[in-house]
Amino acid sequence: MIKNKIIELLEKAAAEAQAQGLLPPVTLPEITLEHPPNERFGDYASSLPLRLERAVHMKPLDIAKILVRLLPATEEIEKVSVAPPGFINFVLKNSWLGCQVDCVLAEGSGYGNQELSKGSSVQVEYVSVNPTGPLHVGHGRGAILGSTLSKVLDAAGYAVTKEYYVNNAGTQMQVFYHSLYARYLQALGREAELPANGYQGEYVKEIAQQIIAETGDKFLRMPAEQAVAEVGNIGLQKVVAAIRADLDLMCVDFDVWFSEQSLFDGGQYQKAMSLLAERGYTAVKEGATWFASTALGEDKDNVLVRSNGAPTYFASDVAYHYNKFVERKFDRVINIWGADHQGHVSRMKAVVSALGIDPSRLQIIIGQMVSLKRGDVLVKASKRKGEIVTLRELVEEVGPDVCRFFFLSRSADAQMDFDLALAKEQSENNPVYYVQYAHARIASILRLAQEKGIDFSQGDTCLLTHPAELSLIRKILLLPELVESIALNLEPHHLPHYAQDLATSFHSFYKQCRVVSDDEALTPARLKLVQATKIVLARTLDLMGMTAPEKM
RNA sequence: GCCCCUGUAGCUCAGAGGAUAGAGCACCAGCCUCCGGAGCUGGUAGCGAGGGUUCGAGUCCCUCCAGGGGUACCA
Repeated sequence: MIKNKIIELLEKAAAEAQAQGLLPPVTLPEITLEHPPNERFGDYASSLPLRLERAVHMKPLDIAKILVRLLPATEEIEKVSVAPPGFINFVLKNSWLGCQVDCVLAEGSGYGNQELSKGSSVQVEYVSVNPTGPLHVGHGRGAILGSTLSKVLDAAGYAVTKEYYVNNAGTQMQVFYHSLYARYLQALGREAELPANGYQGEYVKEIAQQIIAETGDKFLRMPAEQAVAEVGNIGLQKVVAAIRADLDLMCVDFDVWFSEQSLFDGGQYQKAMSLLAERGYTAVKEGATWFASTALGEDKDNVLVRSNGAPTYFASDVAYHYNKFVERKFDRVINIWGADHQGHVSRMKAVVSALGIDPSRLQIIIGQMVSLKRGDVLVKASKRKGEIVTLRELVEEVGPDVCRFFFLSRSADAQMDFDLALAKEQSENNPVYYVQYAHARIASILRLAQEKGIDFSQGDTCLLTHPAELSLIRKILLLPELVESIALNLEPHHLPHYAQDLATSFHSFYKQCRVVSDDEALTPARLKLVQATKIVLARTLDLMGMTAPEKM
């Protein structure tokens, strides 16, 4: 990336200035580049002189002048200038910008890829909703976040494993199994009551009906305990399959569906607990086993194994993270959780530390609440009360592209209102269509060129000097930087904003610059730019998990 | 009470400690002899309040106000 090259040039200039005694030998800060707020300042700006001011006791403008003098001329940079109060501004050469179009065409659909990781592995765990019922709208947010982040990390060069943790072993599952069995009995005309806090949703009745349709009433003729387990197991399979199908609708997929139960069956739960105990982080109080997290600065200890001998879900999570870091040796683990798990963050990090793992290898993203509205009416989603606005319902109403774009547009930290009525109403007049329209328009231009038999492979991109052309190229050059920044900061919400910017630049270029014209030199050059834009737009949409339509 | 997140334009949201705070929607005024008008060009309007750190704060720290979430031997 040109950005990194400029940073290197600055680093060398600063080192050289120190070697020549023009700057005192202080430790240099990390050099960063910004995009200036106004294009008249150029393409990149460094505030290094301002940052050095205090350490070297010199005027920023003087520091800037010294550094600029030591910067060599390069093929990319047109001009380097000093601006008050102490910025160094870089302007890129038009000819270099033009030939970047050829670079994009050469890279094709791989454009934007980075090699940040040196082969390190990262696991992204997301959704991981208890398989006790269908996904609701709020789950969609985590799903889209995880799915998109995985794509970007992959593009940034990490070996990514996308994972869904199937909580199939806990208390909630038992409640679900008993709820399902009760519905099964009721459907067969038997007296039965839902357990306290049972799952009341209609879907439980539907699953019971399906089981009856498929296997008849055979579970009536076995002991209740066995019947609950067997009916429950069938229900579990069905719910997981339904969750999978719902996620599929939104193009959210996984490499691994990890079973919580396997942690117990495979002995990893025991290993993790033993390790914690060996390291002195467990304590027995009041008949229960606790994680002594106060020793690690937590507010309080947490129960691992209840006094009745049953492990808490927290204990499962300890084993799961032991599995992630120790057994599978992921270099980095990213968990995407809902706001209701916020309290779980610090103790999970404490556990990782207690297991002897650097807690910075565990990153947890909390997706804040999604409130549902229909018009002005707030919909309170509660799976157990059966009031669900399902994710499927939403996707079928507005489509996966609108859904993904909408969820992605807000940062994970911000709560969001999802107005179902508005989402549908806006689906014909919203940024999603604006961006996709740009792609379809490009496809249309390229079809026209093809119909006319124009071969633009030899187009001379040096001819691209119109401000609208250069502005579009500058936008195109931002994608690699975006991939890098999202991979480092885990903030994929910049993607939709970038997509809109890029589309705007393209539409503006299209208005100002006739592409297919009588000009036999300019036409192929512009067709190259159009083709490059198509590649970048399609890649951006692809990273967001959206379609890039040839026609609309 | 304690912990986490959030307060930016009428609305929905962006905003690498940097230069004159940006988009979309809405509203107003323009633009179709021409590659897709689902488009383009312009206009209106804003950092919850108060301190502090800094050469420089929407961004960091403190206090307050407002909204949401968490604070179980639930997950």
